[in-house]
Amino acid sequence: MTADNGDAILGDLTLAQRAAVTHVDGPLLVLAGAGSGKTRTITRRMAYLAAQGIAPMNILAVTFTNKAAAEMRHRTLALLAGLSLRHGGAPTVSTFHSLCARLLREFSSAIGLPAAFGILDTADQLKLIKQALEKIGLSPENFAPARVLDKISGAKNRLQRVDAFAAAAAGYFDTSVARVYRVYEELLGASQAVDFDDLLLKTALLLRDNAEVRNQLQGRFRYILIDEYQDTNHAQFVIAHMLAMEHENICATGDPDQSIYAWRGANLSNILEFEKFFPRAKVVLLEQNYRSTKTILQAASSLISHNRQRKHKDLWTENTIGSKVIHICSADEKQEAREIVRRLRDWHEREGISWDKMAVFYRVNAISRVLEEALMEAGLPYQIVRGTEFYARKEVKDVLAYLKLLVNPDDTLSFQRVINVPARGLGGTSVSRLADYAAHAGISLPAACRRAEEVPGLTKRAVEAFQQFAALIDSLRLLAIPPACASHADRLPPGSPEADRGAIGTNEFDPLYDPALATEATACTELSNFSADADENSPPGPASHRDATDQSVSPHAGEGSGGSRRFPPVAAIMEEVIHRAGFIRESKTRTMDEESLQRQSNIQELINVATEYDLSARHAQDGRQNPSGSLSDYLTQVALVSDVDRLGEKSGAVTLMTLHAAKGLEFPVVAIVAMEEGILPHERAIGFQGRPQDVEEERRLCFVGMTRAMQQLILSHSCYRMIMGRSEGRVASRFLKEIPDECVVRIDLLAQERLAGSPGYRDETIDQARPLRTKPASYRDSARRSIAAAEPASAPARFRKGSLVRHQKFGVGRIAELTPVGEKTRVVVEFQSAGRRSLFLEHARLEPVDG
DNA sequence: GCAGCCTTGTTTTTT
DNA sequence: ACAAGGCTGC
Repeated sequence: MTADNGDAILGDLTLAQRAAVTHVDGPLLVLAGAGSGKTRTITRRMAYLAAQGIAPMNILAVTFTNKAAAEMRHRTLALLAGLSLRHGGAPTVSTFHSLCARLLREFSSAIGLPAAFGILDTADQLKLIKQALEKIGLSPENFAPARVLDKISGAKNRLQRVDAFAAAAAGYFDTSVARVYRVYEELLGASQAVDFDDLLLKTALLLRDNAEVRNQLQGRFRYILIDEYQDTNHAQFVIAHMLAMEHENICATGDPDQSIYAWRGANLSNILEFEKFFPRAKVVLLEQNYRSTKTILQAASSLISHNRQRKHKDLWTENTIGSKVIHICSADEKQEAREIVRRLRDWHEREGISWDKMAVFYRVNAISRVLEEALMEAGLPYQIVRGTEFYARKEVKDVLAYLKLLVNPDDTLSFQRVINVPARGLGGTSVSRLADYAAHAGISLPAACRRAEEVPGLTKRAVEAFQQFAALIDSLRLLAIPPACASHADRLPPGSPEADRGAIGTNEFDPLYDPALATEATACTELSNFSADADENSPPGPASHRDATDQSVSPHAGEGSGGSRRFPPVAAIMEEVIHRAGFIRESKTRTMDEESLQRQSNIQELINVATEYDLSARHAQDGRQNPSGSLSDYLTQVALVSDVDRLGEKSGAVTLMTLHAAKGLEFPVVAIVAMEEGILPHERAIGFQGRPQDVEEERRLCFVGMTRAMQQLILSHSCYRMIMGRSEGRVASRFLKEIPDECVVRIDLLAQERLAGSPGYRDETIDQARPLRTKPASYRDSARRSIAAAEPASAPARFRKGSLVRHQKFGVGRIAELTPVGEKTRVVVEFQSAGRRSLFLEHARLEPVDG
């Protein structure tokens, strides 16, 4: 390494960071506190390894989200380019799930998996569970599909397959789950599909049980970095260990205080006991925080110190003290949202802080609605991180189901989804007749569809409709996957008419990675014809894919570096599907209501995203990293997008997301709302079955949220909140009490309203956050005030179970329950007209009614 | 077979 | 409050 390179890589690093970066061989554990420059350390380390002469293509980095992977890849490549280290390929930077999907396609033949396997999302999984329950005659009432799925998912995370699970199952519920598990696996197999957990499980078992594959991959990935190690589950642990066991060049980075995924199988001992598994491990602690002000850091540190199951860690920073954490207490969720919005706007206007530097976090998605409404009302730009919701839209899933059916002819789930979408007169009766026939003949549902004329009991119309559908799919498939272009990833299964022409025999290697196969570009000429057709009939936006289409016959196409385009553009296929299947006709019906417009724009957006995919495949620099351009790869990518992946960085909008989604991000201004018992910490952690470690995870979640903030942090809670349509009295989160008073300025909007006598009262804290020594209007004070008319001292006596009371809004009712909650009293009132309400005696301003 | 109504559940968190 | 799925009547 030259001195220059050394400077560029190490120059501005701290000693601890430098120690992590320059540790080349042998296991390394980097315990990186929040905001301690972890990503920077990792990217520098990759550059450093390259500077030591290690080929980048022998480096594997695994992150938690695709977005993090993309960013890390980008930063690393930029570093390597700056150091003229771009030879030796690029490192593989990926999420566990994407990596596994890729490896499973590459080694599919080794484990008897069809190369074109589909990946189920959670909704699909639940459908399959329901089908399995029905098949064995268990009612979904007694066996909540979500709970069953949870069990199965947990088993898979522990690498427990059906037989092992069944053997270990004790009790009626678990033995029943075992039966469901078995049928569920059969259904998956019949659909040539895997679920999320299978990606990890099958890869882990492949690596564990197949020495040849393991050796090959150990040779390929000689240096391994795994980020967010505290959130890895057992399957991921096994994958990491199998890959690393020969060279032991494994670098795990993470922070036990930020472990927030135990509920989905993450195993904290993976990181806590790293040194047990790798006794030679070097451990580096990164404790200096570069992100947050002293105040924010102190608040967060105090909070997390309340966890008992914890290795002590001292975060410190050289940053300024900054302003106090603001704690807002408001009357209800509407006031809370308005107040947050008001403050955000204020910072924007006074300090010129751009919208995309602000974020609002919440524990559960349901909270986002009221915030959205307030932001919309105020006219502020915002983006909500709920990316999967787009792919969960009906119309989007419908179009994708067609595409899946093209790639995977046995995809029963997709077939069931679209057989009557758009409507072609094939309802439940006809489909179940088809299903009976399929079961009897031992073939898949789509396969049976081809032979509709043999199915007993079908009407002539139904037979024709099935046949037409089969013909439609076949012809679309021919366009989407021209036989001459068929690589194994998109290849048809044996038996279909096209398969024999284009197939290449069994494959030990994925041709996607094989430059020799990447030279067939010109074979796809029929595609250009096809695209020209599509253009003529195309609805708005026909230009979108023309560019990409040209690429298929351009001279660059066959250049063999893996960036070649051997496949028809996905966007073009999609447009053809939309057209030929009749989605267009459906939306052309005159009734242009809001909903159908929205659906149209969603479909357009889907096409746009596909176009981006086509372009990125075209610009691919490395065949192992980038999408190959195949439809199959596209569907894989779509199946594995996460919420945060769709987050726009320079969006110019306030970002709304869950606390879980916030991991790994940072914003100058952060607000965490709904900090109430039952929400944060969540009811599931403190309620009936909650365990102490669950509360600790909630506390870590809160800690993660707080440490995202760089300059300003707002925490808020409301005294009432609409929950599932009912207004409920709320108690401030215990976490608020775990933050030292001197870090916080409290703003009690209820007290202010009463003190100022007008709702428009404006407090000065908005620009001079100052600590309040005394609690400003404690709950008891405000309680007194609110029921002042009714003798403060003996007030509760006037409200007993059974007394009649009057409420300003709800009218007259009778008290059904009285329970003390902290300093307050919760009262449940059965109102004559407004129904049953839960209120706080101290806030509800109830008046006694005589008689 | 399908449209519209009514019931029901839904709220953790996500790859 | 809201969505999705089930049921009833055409």
